[in-house]
Amino acid sequence: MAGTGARRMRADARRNRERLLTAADEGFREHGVEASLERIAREAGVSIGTLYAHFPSRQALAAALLRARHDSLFELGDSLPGEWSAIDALATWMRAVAAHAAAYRGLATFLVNALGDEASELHAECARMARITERLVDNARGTIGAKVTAEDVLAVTNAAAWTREQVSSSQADRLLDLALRGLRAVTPEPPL
Amino acid sequence: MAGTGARRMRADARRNRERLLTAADEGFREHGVEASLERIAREAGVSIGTLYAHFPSRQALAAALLRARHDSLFELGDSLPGEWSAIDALATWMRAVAAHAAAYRGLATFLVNALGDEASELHAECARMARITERLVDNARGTIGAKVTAEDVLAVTNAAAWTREQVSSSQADRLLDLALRGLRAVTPEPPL
DNA sequence: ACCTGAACACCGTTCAAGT
DNA sequence: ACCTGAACACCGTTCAAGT
Repeated sequence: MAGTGARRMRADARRNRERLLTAADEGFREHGVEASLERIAREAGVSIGTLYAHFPSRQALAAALLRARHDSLFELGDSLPGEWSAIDALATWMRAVAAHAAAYRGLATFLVNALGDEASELHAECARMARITERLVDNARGTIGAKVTAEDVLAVTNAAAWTREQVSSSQADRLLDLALRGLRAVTPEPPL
Repeated sequence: MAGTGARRMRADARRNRERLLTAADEGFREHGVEASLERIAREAGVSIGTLYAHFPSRQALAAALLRARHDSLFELGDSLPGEWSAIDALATWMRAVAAHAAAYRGLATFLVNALGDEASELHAECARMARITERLVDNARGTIGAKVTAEDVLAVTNAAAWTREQVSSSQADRLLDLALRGLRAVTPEPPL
């Protein structure tokens, strides 16, 4: 695996990498995921060439920045099927993903693009999110409408993340609650 | 009103304005609402200074480009309360807005920002969309959940527009259908 | 009344040259 | 093994000077 950590690096390289990540987190938080890379390098006290040496693309930088967050998200997603009811597990997952994908402004769009781009350093993470969603949706079959797909659930979740970025987290929560009510199965089954 | 049309303009100015709008529509369609303005001017065969003379900001350019679309959208919105049931009127409105706000990539985000920015040349249009939404939501009171606000409906609609841009129009339609099911009142009223 | 294009302050990205 | 910074090709925006 590439860039899994700071092992076997020269001490100065290791320090530069750390500084870049700190500056990038600040930059992304302040200006969104499209923040200027030159400014991030400047803020880290490092040349722009060094930034590119460590992170060959904006996706790679974002992936490194999100690694810890992704790890705990996946841990949650894998643990959910055991706990609560299937519908509560799904709801918890959707809320967690929506909160995660709004960590930086523009991140929801960034992640959706990564899911559709196999070359992106974030593609594997996005695919994993999709797989976990599929499992939780399958588990909730019968409780949720028969015509609801995992893609529907992922789309709603990403849309909620976008709402969180653009409007507010409380509005995003309301959107998710609304969607969850729509997800539940009713009889007779209405057309979707 | 500023920039209401092509009246009382010198013939060359009028022609340049038209060329700029054509090039901008192409540029926005191809590269989204953040397309390069210099490229648009170049494509229109006009200097970048001329673009700024006609359209002092990207918002102004977008507003001019969307004027016809907005006019017919508002016409629809004002005519809806007379026709169909209140809930169908609301659903029709939501679908129309979601389709409109996805005319160019990035437009949903652009419009949400304009709603929150009184200085934007698109602010009045966005506020008008919000007012029409409020009226239709009020009309549908009793059919939709008592705790559902016009802001909820607008948020869902914008989120669907974003989904349309980012994923597909069919996925956006499914999101809207899901949300509409969630909007409908049920007894006993569940907490939102 | 309108247009031009240089000017300024920024970008992303690459790559030879250094240590 | 890693870093630097110049180089290139772009941007958005303004404004003096032209017609």
